[in-house]
Order: sequence, then C-alpha cells, then structure tokens
Amino acid sequence: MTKLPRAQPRPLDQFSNLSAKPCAACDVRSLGLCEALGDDELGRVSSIARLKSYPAGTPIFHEHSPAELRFNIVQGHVKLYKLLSDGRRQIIGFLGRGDFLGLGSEEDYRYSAEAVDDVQLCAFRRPDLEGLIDMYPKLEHRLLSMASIELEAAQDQMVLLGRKTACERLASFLLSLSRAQARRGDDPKTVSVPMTRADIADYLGLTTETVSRTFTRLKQDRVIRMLDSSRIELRDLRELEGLANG
Amino acid sequence: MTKLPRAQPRPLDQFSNLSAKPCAACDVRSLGLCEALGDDELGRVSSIARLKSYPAGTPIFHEHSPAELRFNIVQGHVKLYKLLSDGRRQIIGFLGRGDFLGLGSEEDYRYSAEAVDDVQLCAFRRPDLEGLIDMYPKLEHRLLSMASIELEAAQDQMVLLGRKTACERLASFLLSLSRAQARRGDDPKTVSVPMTRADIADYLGLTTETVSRTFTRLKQDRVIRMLDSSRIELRDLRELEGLANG
DNA sequence: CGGAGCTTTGATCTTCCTCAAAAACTGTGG
DNA sequence: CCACAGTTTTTGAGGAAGATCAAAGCTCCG
Repeated sequence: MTKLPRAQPRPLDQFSNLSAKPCAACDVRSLGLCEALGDDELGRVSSIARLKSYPAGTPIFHEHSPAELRFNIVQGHVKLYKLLSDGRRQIIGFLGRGDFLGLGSEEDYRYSAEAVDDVQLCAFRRPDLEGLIDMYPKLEHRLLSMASIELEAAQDQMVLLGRKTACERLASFLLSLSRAQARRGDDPKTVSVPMTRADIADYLGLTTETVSRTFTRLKQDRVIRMLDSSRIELRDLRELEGLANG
Repeated sequence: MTKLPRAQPRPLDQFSNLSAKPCAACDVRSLGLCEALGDDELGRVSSIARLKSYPAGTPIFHEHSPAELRFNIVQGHVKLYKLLSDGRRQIIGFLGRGDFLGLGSEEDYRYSAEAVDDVQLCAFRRPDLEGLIDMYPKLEHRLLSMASIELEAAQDQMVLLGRKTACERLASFLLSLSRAQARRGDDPKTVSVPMTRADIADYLGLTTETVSRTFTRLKQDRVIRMLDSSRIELRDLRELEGLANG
C-alpha cells in the first residue's frame, strides 16, 4: 500500500465555487446557518458561496480591515483574537465546524482570525449574504439565535477570566471543548485539542508556563490523561465539573 | 418652599399600562429597540408593554428562573451578574437608558439582573414580543444589531479581564461610561457612576480595595477629579485612553 | 447625634508571572 | 532510519501585582 501524501493546502480548492459539491451535500449544514433553509432554498446559497482553504497558522482576516466576507466553517478550527498595542494578546474565541465567522463585524472586522489547523471555509461576500437574508428572513432569525449563543459563551468566559483560578479555568476549558464535541456528535470523554499551550494561555488569561503546570497537576491527579500530542482523555467528567466551578 | 419627599418607589407605577404615556412620547425610543418602528406601528407596542419600577438595589430577575419577560430600559441603570457556587460574583454588564434587557435568554435567564439606582423598565411578555417580531420583522433586524453591539462589548471586556492591569481596567471602564453617555447625548467629560466600588470591582475582576487604591492614584495623577459621591470629571480623555490601552 | 454601610488606607500573603534552561516533539533531509 | 535544527512544552527559582485581613474614616440618613 503506497503512503498517501500528507494533506497539504489544496491549491485547486483555493477559490472554487461549489458546483462540484453543492450545499445540499454539505457536511455541516445541520449545524450551521444553513440549517434554517430547506433543500429547495439551497440553490441560491450554492451560487454565492465559495469554498476556501487555509493551512494551519494562516491568517484569515485582520482586525480593522474591511469586513468583506463572512464564513461558515466547514472543517478545522479558527481562533479569534485581539491585540493590545504592546503585543499582549487575548483570544476571544475558538470556532469549529458549523460555526459562523464574522458575526458582529459591520464595516470592519473587530478581531483577527487565524486557522488553528487546516481549515475549510464557505465564504460569502457581505452584500451577497445580505441579499440572501432579505430573500429568506429565516436566516436573520437563525443569525440572531447564533449570536445569542455566542453572547452566552462570552458571558461565561467573562466569569472565567474575572473570577476563576488557573485550575478552574483549565477545567472549564476542557469541559467546553468536550461539550462542543458532543454537540457535533463526537465522544465527550476524548477531546481533541488542536491549539498550542500559548493559544490556550491567551484564551484563559494565563501564561504558557501556568497552563503547562496546571496540565501537569491534572495529569498527576488522574483527572486527565494524554492520549497523544493533541488528544486528551477526560477520565472523570464529574470531578472536572467540580474543579471548573469552585 | 417645602422640602419634597425623596423620590421613592412610586407604588402607583409598579405595574401600569401605558395608556397615560404612549410609546409615541417615549424618551428612549430613538435609542432602543423601538427605533426600528414608525409612529404608526407603535400602537401595538403600547398595548403589550407594561411600565414597571424598581427601587435601587431591587432584583429584577434571577439566573435560572424562567425568562418570562423582556425589557426596554426607560430610566436608571441595571447590573447583570453571575455567581459561582462559593459566592464569587462576576458582573457581566451594566445597562442603561435605551438598552434591551433579556437578550440571549431563551427558556431561562442566563444571569441575574438588579437595579443599580431607581429603574423604570418597559416590560414585554415573551410570547407578546415574539408576536410583535413576527408582525414587524424590522424588529428582528434591530435585535440582531443590538446583540452584535453587546457581543462586541463582551469581547472588549474579555481583553480587559484577561490581559489588562488594574489601572488599565479602571481607565477603560471610565472611558466606556463616558462613551455610553456621549451616545445618549450627555457630556463625555463628566461621568456619573451610580454603582458602588464593590460593583465596579466585580465588573473589572478586581477587589474593592484595589479599585479604591487605583482611584486614589488616578486622583493624585490629576487624571480624574471627584465632583460628588457619584460624579467624576475626566480631566484628560487622551491620557485616559493611553492608560486604558497599555 | 449616632449607627450602618461604604470607602480608604495599611500590612502581609498568595497566586501567578517572569526569566532561564532543560527536555520533548516535529518535520526535514541525508 | 537517523541526525539535527527549530519549535513547543516542561520544570525551576525568584519576583510582583493584586488578594486578603484588619482597622480607621466618611457619608448618608434617620
């Protein structure tokens, strides 16, 4: 059996329309924005959406640049972050399959977005998407509901950043990864963690060293176990929940 | 001249409909949700809205209780907070005139809300509001736009809580009060601060002592000046912005 | 005038950060 | 398959920002 080449940035997909794989066959339709539409309404979507690929580490857009595109995430993970003038960084969220990218940015993007692992996005130009929303008001309802979910996540994160200890933060983080996986239909006890320690630290308001030390403690306490470099087994969800909420 | 009695909870207003003062004459219409509607469309709103009063310190609703009502804030300030099991509190936002209260809570409220000073709210029962939205889809658009603004504020607050120093947090807080006032048409250099040090601390992820010490430093550095117990003059907005962003 | 609740100030302590270096991975090319 | 260069992660020692504990000063009202 010949070894397949490792999945590389597929140059042919860089900017293709969806004639090959129309929206009706979309993997993430039931998770994302298009859940609001019926099969018969997807034709319009196919005609304005473009599939784009971003290898791990690639920027998708930068804070303050004109918000020309909105995206559905088809595959991979995206981090959203803001920088202070001296380089301090706060990651304000991680998005995955089915999430909508570009919420809340009107004229300009209000944060930067970067691919964590290899990412595939379904891109809409802003006026095209607005036209689609005018045609199908159900989409506006769905967007409001998705914005509400984001807002709730942001509020939980404020509690985490303002009031939780390092250990509580990490436990909360692992649980939120687990719940996100469960939502997408995967095993909640085996979370995949594609982001680096530095990313986790900048998301939790800590340093890489503190994140690493806290991981070590959780391993020693048999609450988690490393399966491989990017997969962690959560050995006791109950206990983790106890750790997460004080 | 006889001394007027101090403004007390107006018992007659506790739960009155709006026949006396219909929506067309509403002070905050141009700021809030109803900005989306024309004069001719306000009749429906008047018929389902009820004006309610809450004296300072009164709870408006509690996290996890059924989200039966949504509100427009007509007068005063409301704080939204979440508690951890051991009593640690994080205030996730302050709302004022024109803001919408109840965003993002579907079945149950996702946070508690309490009157900071004397508050007047315009309350809608959830099904009534949903009926109104079905009738006027412009309202859904307006709600999405208001949710986006809240989301952006939440993201800024994550940067503050995750990465800013005590001094940067307080400076950012004063500036955001100033900007909120400017939006409502008041002087941005004289902010009114109706909340206690404990509230500010729980909003900024600090303790009352640290907030107090930081206020003292800003006073000594002539960046701010206390006008009276709840009003602060911002003497140099430029410098404050420098302090706020590192 | 007096008391309850805020606010301020002081002294000490703790958690997490900073700086430094070793260890473990990752991917590349021979 | 292995060597090695670059990156990421882990571990250690010491330091600093802010928390905690304690007490005194203010304010606002009755």
